[in-house]
Amino acid sequence: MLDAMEVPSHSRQLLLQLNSQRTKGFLCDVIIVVQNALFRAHKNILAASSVYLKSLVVHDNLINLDHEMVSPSIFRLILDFIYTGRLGDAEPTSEQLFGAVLAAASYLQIADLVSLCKKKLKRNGKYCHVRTAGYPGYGSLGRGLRATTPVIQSCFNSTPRPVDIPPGEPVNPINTHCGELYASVSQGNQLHQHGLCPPERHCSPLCGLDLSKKSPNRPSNQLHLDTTESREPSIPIRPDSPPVSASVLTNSSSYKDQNHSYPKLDNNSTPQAPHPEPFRNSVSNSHLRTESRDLMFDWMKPEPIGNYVDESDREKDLDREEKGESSPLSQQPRYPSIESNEPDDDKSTSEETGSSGDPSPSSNLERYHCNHLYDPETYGDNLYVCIPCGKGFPSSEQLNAHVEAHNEEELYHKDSMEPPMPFLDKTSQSLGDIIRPYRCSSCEKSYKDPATLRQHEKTHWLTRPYPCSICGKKFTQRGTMTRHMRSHLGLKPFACDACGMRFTRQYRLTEHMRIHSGEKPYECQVCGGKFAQQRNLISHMKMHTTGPDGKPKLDFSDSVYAMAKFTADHLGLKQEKAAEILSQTSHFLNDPKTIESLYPLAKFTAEQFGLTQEKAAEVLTQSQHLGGDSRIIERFSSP
DNA sequence: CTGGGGAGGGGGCCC
DNA sequence: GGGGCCCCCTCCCCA
Repeated sequence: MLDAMEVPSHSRQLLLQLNSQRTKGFLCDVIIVVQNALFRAHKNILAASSVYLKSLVVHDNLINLDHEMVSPSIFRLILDFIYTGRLGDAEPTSEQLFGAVLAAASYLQIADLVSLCKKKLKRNGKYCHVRTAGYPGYGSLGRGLRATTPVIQSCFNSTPRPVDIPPGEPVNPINTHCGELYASVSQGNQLHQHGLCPPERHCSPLCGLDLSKKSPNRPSNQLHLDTTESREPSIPIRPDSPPVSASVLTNSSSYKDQNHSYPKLDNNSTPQAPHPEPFRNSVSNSHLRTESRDLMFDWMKPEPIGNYVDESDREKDLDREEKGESSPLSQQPRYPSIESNEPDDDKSTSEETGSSGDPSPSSNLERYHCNHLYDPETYGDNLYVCIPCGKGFPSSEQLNAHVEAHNEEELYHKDSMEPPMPFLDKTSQSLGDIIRPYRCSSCEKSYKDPATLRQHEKTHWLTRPYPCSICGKKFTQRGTMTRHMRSHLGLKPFACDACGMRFTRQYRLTEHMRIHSGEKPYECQVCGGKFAQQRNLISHMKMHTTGPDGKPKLDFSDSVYAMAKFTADHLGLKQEKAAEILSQTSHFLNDPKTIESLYPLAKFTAEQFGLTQEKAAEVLTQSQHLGGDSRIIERFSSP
C-alpha cells in the first residue's frame, strides 16, 4: 500500500514530523531508561520498529533497557535511526561502532538496523574477522558519545550528530564475530534458562528505575536505580574539607558548538585502561549482574567497566565503611575528597552540577578512582573543575553556582555533620529526650535514631539533594522524588478492586476503599461528626477552632484536641495515640514528673487560646480524665 | 453565592 | 527504599 503512495514524500514527511515531535518531547508517551540516561519517544514508533520494544511499551510508560546490552550512547543512535532511517554520520572507519550498534540492534530486534550494520561492516571488510579486535581509540561509547546522548532534558536537541570517539578511552573489545556478535533469540532464551530474565520479557533489564511498583512481570530482584543519583556523584561536604576553591581549566583538544561540546576525535591516541582487569570483579555488587555479565561475555563485551563503578555499588561500599567493614572498593585508591561518612546524603543536584553537560556516569564515577589531576579524557567537556570535590562543569557559571552550594551546605552542616550523638543531658532529661535522644542541631526536633535525624537534617539544607530528572524539582528524600516521578509518568500502580480507580499511593487506595466500605473512623470530638478521611476531619476541626472573625475560638473539646496535637507533635506520636496517653495520664498523677510533663500542655493551651496559665490549667484538669487534680493546678499556677 | 463535605492529588517527613 | 501519615491545595457537589 505504501509503495503506491500518491505522494511519494509522504512517509518521509511523516517521519520528519515524528522526529521533530520527539525532539521536542511532544506527545511522547514513553520514557526509556538506559543505565542512567532517559529518552523520550512514542510508543507507536517503538512498537512499529521492534517487536521487543513493542512487548515492553505495551505494559509500561517507563521501560528499562539492560545497559549490558545497549549503552545509552548506542541507544541514542538507535533511536535516531528509528526516527530517521539513518545511522548518524559515523565515520566509515568506525566499524567498532557499527559492531556495537549491531549487537544492540540485535538485542532490540530491529531487523532493518541489523541489516544496515552488517552491510556497513561488510563494506569495510570487517564483519567476519574482527573477533579479537581491541579497537584502538574505541572506548567507552558511553563517554565518548555522551554529548550526543544527553539525559532526557537534553533529548530535545537530537538531530543526528557525528559520532566521535574521544582519545585515550579504555578499550572496549567488542566481539563482532559473525556467530557471536549479536543476541539472537536463542541467546535470549539462554538467559531465560539461567533464570536471569523473566519469561515474559526477553532479557528484561537487570537494573533500572522502577517507578511502577506493581508493574507486572518485573523481576523481584530488580535493582532500583535512581537515575538522577547515579548521574550525579556525591559531593561530600565535610567539616574538615579544604576551603572551597575552583580552578578553570582549559582544553585545547576540545571544541564546542552552541549547545554541546564534544571531545575531539583522536584515533591515534593510546587507549587507557585506568584500572586493570581484576578490578572488573569489584564493580558489581549484584550477583545477578555479575552472573549475567559472565554469561554475556560469551557473546558480547559490555561497555568498559574497568573504571566504572555503579553508584549503587559505591553507596553500598561506603555504607560498609560506615559500619567499619572493608570492601573491595575501599581497597582501591581513593579519590581523597570523595570520602564521606554520609554518601547517601550528599548527592549534588543537576542544577548545581550542570549535569546536562555531563550525564555520563562513567566520567563521573571514574573520578572516584581516577587521577585527581585534570585530565581531558577524564573530564571530557566539563572543563571547569571544582577542586574539593572534583566535579567538572561545562561552564564557569555552573561551577560558580556549584561552589556557592558548597559554601551554603558547609555553613549549614558545620555542626550537623558531626556524628549524631544521643541527647543525654541527665540534668534536664525529660520523657521526650529518653524516647527521642537524637536532637537536631538546627531546630528543636528530636528523633529515635541517628538515621532519621540525618534524614531530617536534610530538610535544613539549602540545596535539596534529589532532583527530578524530568522537571528538575528537588526533594529532600529520594522516595519523595521517586513518588513525584510517578506523577510525571502517570503511573498509578494501586487499583481499587471495587471500582477500578487507580492511585499513585497505597495510602490513597486505603482511604478510597473506605468510600466503598462506608467506614468513617475519624470522629469529631466536638460535634461527633464522622469522616472517612482524616484530612477532612482536620479540615472540619478548623471550623470549630476558628470563629467567624477568623480568630481562634475555644471550647473544652477544642483544648483537649489541641493538647493532644501538642503532645503528638512533641513526642512524635500519632494524635490518636497522644490523645490516648493524655486520657490515661490521670492514672500516673502520683508521679511528680508526670505533672511536670503536663506543664507544657497547659502553657501551650494558654498561648494558643489567650488564657492565663492558671486558667489553662483549670481547663486541662477539668477534663474528665484528669479529674480536676489540684496538684496540676497548683503546679501551673506558679510558672 | 456561600459554606461545608467528599475526594483526588502532591509534597513533607517520620518510622 | 518503602510505607504511612500529615498537611495543603484543589475541584466538585449539594444544601
